[in-house]
Amino acid sequence: MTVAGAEPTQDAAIRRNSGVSLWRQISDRIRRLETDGQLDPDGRLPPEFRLAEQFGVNRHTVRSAISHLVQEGVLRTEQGRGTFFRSRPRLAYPIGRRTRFSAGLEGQASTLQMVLVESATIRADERVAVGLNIEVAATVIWLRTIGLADGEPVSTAESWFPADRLPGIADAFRRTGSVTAALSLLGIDDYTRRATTLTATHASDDDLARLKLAPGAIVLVAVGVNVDPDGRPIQYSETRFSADRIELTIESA
Amino acid sequence: MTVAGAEPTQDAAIRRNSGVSLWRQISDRIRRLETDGQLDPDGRLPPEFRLAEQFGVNRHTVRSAISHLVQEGVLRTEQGRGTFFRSRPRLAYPIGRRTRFSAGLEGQASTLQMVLVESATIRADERVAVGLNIEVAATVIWLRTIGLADGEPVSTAESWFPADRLPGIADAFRRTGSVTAALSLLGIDDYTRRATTLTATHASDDDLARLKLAPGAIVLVAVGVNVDPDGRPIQYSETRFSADRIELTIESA
DNA sequence: CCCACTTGTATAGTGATATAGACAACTATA
DNA sequence: TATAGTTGTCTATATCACTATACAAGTGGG
Repeated sequence: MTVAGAEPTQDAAIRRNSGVSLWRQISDRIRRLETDGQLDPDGRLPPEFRLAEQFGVNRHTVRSAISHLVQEGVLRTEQGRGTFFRSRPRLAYPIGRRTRFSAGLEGQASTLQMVLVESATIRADERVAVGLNIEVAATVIWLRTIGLADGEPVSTAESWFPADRLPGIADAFRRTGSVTAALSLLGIDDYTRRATTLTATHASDDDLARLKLAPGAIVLVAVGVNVDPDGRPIQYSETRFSADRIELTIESA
Repeated sequence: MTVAGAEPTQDAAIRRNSGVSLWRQISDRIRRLETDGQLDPDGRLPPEFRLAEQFGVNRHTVRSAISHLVQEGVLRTEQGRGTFFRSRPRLAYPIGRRTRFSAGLEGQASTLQMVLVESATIRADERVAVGLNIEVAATVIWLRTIGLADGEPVSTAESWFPADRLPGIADAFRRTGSVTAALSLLGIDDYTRRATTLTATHASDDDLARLKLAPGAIVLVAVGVNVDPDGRPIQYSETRFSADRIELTIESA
């Protein structure tokens, strides 16, 4: 018999036929174990049969929950040894006057890569026009890129470049895989970041797909303008980082 | 192509194979319509076929979501007319010096009822001992009751009575269906509420079952002590109200 | 090497979830 | 009294979610 009072938010039990599948409920509970710190120092999960009896379900149901978390990159299994949390220390992405993807993350991952997913020539909406200091509806080149560290997506960005000044930016990027190199090809050897605004939000469906995130994940959104040495805007961009994998560091120099 | 910026928290689309069944996602969305105020003044839902195409699912799936909400008492369907939100104005439960279930709700529901679910003779823990001003581990009589208005559960309470003074309280309650009447049987013709503390919390699993609530519902928790005319505590109680169905009014007289 | 412990795979059965189409039953209104 | 618009019921099919049982395969330690 329970005679407890206003009890502390006790973990709700697994609920059957609630419209939420058991594997999903268990998966959510396991994911929370990591942050709750009720874990061995080696990040090892209890064996499947034990989790199964703990949650009162079949071992296969636990396996289903685990395999989804493996898919998401939260867990890693080793046959014969156990299941472990992937300890993925966040990459530190410096934001400052010289914000560059590869240079910023250098040394923190063995391979860094920027891929162009999509590009188009479009007309500037007001936001972009203000950022680039051009007329609304002026022609701009739009790129969508994804940044990969060790082959895993960590950021996705949209960039807008003034078309009159940098008509070949998409091709140059495609050839070089880098904004810095592409701009260099087009005669701009240096550029600096003028302003950056940071926000955080829940991942959109697009984010989930592009960054391979789990529903409910958080993304950091950095909106900024790069300018050439003369101070003329050459790139307006919105970059969305997986908050699980990246932390932003502000260089206040 | 989307060129929108940091978009306002857009309603996530219905997600398939997410571990959350479609009917559950739709059911949650419909439930939110009421509070979001995007509803006809008559509280009528769009027809099923329209909801189905809106959510991109089969009509039967919408029907499943709706039937769950009907089960919960959120919706009401009328064949040939439509589906409507049940407007259930909250009952006003007065809390003050003379807090009594039936008298307090009189006139707000056609039938009022208090049923004893469970009782036991146990030892007072510290909380109860302090409330009743007795020794820790002294014998007390514990009752769990449920309050029904129009046959629907609106509150569930645990009460503790000092066993030495009121040994027959459980039987008396069982016979009369009222604390007031039970106490009267045992020679206590009047009592008053000395103190009440109010909190709110998410419904526990017990609450969900006993009050027939939907997961995530809120309960109001009132903890109080009743004393006899001489000021001696005779009842310590914790009452949990469904916040959907009850509002508490404080009499400050 | 053997043994205990772990994850991985296979097979089979049951109930919940979702789709599809057709038609019945009821309501309001022209 | 038709008719359009609505909810209710029925049948059929497919897939997902969960259980049950058994055994294979890898790991680590006595």
